[in-house]
Amino acid sequence: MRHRLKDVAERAGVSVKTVSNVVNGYQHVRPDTRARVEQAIAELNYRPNLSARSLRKGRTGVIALAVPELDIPYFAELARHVVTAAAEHGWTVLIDQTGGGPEQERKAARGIGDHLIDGLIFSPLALTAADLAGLDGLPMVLLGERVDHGPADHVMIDNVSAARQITAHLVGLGRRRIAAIGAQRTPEGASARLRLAGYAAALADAGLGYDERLVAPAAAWHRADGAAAMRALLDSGVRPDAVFCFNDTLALGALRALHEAGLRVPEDVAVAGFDDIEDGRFSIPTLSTVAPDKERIARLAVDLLADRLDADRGAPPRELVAPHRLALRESAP
Amino acid sequence: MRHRLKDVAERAGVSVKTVSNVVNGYQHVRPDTRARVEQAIAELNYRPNLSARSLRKGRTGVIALAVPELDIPYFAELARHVVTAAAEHGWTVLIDQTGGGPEQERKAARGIGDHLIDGLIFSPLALTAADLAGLDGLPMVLLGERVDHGPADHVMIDNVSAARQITAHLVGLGRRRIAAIGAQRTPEGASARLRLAGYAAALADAGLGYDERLVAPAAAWHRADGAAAMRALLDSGVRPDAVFCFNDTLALGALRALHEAGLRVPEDVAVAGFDDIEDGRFSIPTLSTVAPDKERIARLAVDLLADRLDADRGAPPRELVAPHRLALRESAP
DNA sequence: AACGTTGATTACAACGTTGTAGAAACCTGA
DNA sequence: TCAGGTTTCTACAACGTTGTAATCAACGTT
Repeated sequence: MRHRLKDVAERAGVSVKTVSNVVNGYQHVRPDTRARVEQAIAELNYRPNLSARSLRKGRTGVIALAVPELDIPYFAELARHVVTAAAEHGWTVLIDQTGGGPEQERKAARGIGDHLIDGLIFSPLALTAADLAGLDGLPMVLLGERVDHGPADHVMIDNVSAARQITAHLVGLGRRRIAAIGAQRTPEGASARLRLAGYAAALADAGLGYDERLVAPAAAWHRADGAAAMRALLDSGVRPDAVFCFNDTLALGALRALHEAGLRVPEDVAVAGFDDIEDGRFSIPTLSTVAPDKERIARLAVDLLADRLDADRGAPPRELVAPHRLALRESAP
Repeated sequence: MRHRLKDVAERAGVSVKTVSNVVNGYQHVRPDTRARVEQAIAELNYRPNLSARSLRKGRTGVIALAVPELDIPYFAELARHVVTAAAEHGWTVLIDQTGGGPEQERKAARGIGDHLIDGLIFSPLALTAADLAGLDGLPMVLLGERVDHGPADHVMIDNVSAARQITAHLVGLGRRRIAAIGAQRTPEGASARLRLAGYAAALADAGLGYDERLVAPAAAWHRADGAAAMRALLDSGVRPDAVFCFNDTLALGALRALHEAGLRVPEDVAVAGFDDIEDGRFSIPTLSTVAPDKERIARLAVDLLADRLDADRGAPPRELVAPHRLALRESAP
């Protein structure tokens, strides 16, 4: 049996509002009244109805984090940091796995948002700026690169410069035939485009030509896609001496394919990834990668959202860039 | 600006209830009226307020999945299956990462539950049956082993027999000094206890003695813990020729530690895990493991919850066992 | 003794939605 | 034309909570 304020009030012999005042920590309640009410609350195991409270107050104390896929470890790790940062604001975080499809993402940005949650931290894959422009209501912070100069606050890292740096590192190891894995032509592939641009820029910096045949596409960025792309590269006869994979799961797949082909990493082929997921610190060999500051990303996003909620609803959207660094390990030391 | 039924009603020149009827697909609405209302809805970009609807109807169409940690890939993979299975019931799933602490888990089972969601699929780590007994309100399905014969529906796998089978497989490979990694003495370690029991049973079946020194504890079940435990085993001078790790991330850590110690897998030491996460299909070497049928687990849990919600609230709790199989790969072929 | 001040409590309305019950409009067939 | 039935629509109340404003008691001050 669920109890209501009314039940507690009757049991304590006070008005409904007094119980509400006790529940909400209102100052002017006599100690003995407070005690009576608190006892009644305990006896009935009363807990407030969040729907009703939300209807009345317009706030639930719950925010959502919407990500495409939780089994891409980057998002899982990011989720942990968001949960931690949000806890400092007294928020509960619910995570919405969208799957990355446009329809589901639209639903995430709307459906869930309809007053069940106060705000949304959203990492979209398929949604365009136009899609998002239609969603006035819900305070939102965007993560990632998809929607540049969209209508909402935005936290990102400098993908181009990060990709350029890690590619330059491969060049610095003396590699000359550097492949890239993870290119995407679809509009969803904003990160892919930026990372490819950084890769190309680094090659140009080094006076190395851009060879179309060294660039392997990958529809999704899972391990299997990385392994398949690596195999395709090897089969095609181009002989890379290094590979820059656009995320770490691709790179782990590539490591596996190289292993199966009997090639040594890093002696024959150096491998670098992007994301710095935990797997890469234990893989064989361990993985060199770009390490975005996930904790900072999460904190910036949560703080932006807090700002939006507390104060300046109408303020112009802000774009913040979180730092990154290179984490150099065995696969490209 | 957020609009309400009232705004739509005024614009379409009908009553509030008629708009509500259109929104809810009520049959007896004249086509032209319906069209007028739908146009008004579109023009105002109206979307219903879920809090209000929930307050009125007692249902939100949202369920939650509460898990200890998303960056343990097992839970991330499970989450994907739960999201898929729930979609067939028209439910949205929000994921609550509890962190595994008793206070946070209690909050997950209550706080979120307070009418924002219709039901909960809960994988507790720290909560006892007594804790859960106090939570009458929310329909709940439990996953995992922690609370046996608790007050709620329960989906699990047969941990003892699974551990026994995979250990027996190691025995079948001719291994005689089989270590175990992941033992826990705390009350939270229910899975650990069951898997250890299965391990011991398999040793007994084979006439092998149970050697305390071959059993390594691990506080958490992350890669780092597995690597540390493996190093401790090697340092202690016991020379295992096989290791059964109580989950796959432990096993991946162990693989790494063995690699660093210059030992070959499986030639010198065979390694087996538990969970069948995607990493294990791409690690070097690939990982032999127990593969619980995650899809089935998710589906059973969702269906149990659906039953609970639709019909027999008061029915006695049910316990269902999902199947598992062995996935044999390079690390213990 | 009358007064204002402060503290403690309460009645009422409202948040946006939908179920109930009933009114209004529309048909059908005599 | 009208009775009788069916379809379409609406008024009202209620879900559980909290903000507002009002009431009441207790107090110290003139």
